[in-house]
Amino acid sequence: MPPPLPAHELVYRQLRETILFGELAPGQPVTIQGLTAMLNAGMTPVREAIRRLIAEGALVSSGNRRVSVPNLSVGNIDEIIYARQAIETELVLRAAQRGSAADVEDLARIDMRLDQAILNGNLRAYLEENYRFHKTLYALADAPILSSLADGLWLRYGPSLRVVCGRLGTQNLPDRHKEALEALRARDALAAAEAMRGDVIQGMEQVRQAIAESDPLPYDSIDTP
Amino acid sequence: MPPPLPAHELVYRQLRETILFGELAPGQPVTIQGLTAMLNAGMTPVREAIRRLIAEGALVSSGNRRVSVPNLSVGNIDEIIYARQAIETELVLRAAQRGSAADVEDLARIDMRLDQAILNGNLRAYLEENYRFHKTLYALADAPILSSLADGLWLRYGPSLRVVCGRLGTQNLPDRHKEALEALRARDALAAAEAMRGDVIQGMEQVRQAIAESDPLPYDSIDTP
DNA sequence: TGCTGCAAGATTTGATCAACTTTTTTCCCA
DNA sequence: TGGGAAAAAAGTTGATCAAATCTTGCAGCA
Repeated sequence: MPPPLPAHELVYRQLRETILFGELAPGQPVTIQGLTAMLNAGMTPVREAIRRLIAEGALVSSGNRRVSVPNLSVGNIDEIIYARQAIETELVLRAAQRGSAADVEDLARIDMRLDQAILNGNLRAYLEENYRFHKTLYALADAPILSSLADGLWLRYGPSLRVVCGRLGTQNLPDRHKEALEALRARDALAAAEAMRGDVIQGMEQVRQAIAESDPLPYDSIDTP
Repeated sequence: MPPPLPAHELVYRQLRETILFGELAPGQPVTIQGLTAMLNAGMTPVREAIRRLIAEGALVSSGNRRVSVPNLSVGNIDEIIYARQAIETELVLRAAQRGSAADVEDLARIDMRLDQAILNGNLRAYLEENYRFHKTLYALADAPILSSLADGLWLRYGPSLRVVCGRLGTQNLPDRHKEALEALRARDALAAAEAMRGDVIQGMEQVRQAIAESDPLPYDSIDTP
């Protein structure tokens, strides 16, 4: 039997997924007692999971002792666009140099499931497969620190991404995965990196626009570091 | 009276500083019970602080339930060089566009204290003022997410930096702060950004070299994300 | 008489602690 | 050297304390 994971780890993973795929809306409060009931766990593991997610920027602590899902401002999105664009292109560059043909076909399979989710209008599946596509690609880069940075950013904009997709519908979310896959097959690292830069910017620009429209001055955006 | 900080926050800050300024060497184990005794705090606050620092990459959990200060590999350093160079130049660019003349003089004062620490051969003061210089500069950028990324990276290489400085002596650690300050005074954002890019790369290159010499294949480098 | 605002109490939630359980490591003895 | 017991450390629980929010009721005023 594989070693059983500690409760705090399980709680963390569940809560993380819940946030990542937008099960919790931006601005929504997160309480310890609420989670102990929802996941029927003790409060110590729940506390630790929440602290961990606060440290990763997935949750914010609102001064008094309230914790909630952050409402990103347009400025926050601009920061994320810059950081993703810088980090993820580097990850793709490395992945392209190291990944095997079999790895690329794994990616292609994930992208097929992604297209299927779009056709079915299955938002949750779309978000999951899109995340898996990027995550798998970055795992090939063999760069744990850069990968964890990219992962942390995903956690920050996940809830907003869900809101945007929910509004626009999965049909209207173009990506440049096919282009990246072609470049990977041709072992053209630079082209793959540029395709993903485009993918990242294109996707985030939609989030940016949706936030700019909906809420010019969000009430609890992140401000103090 | 200012609102008293919760114990877990105090423990976190103390432990963070301890790691940041290399009071704990890379590879050194960190135990809950050890910290409860050292900081005479309860174990719940200590546990939370440790989890938080693990989430930030300042500590690593070694599968079983050991926690220690990470031993960075040369590859890890390369990742950090790339990320710092990308993120911190952007922060300086923004800081240069927003900072006032008074802000620049604050920075100059910190840099003077830094020079003083070098002359005195005071390693701890050197590390603190160097950190304060960068941190103050980035605070001017008004970019909470990018700042937190830069801060998190600092936490990762802090222990290694201490080792390098201890080996080389503070005298032999050139920086390009003066050049950056001149550019800031001239309100030349691009020049300031390039000066700091040089500063970052120069500093990290020394860390990289020291690690390459001392330990070609460190035993507990970070590998799984 | 009815409505507004404030304040005290009730309730919910977070923070901490100490005891208990489980897991891992150490070390002793065959 | 290897197995197992003892010790140490991590993980978990539930209780207790403290703080913040919500509710309720009363007084004052129109």
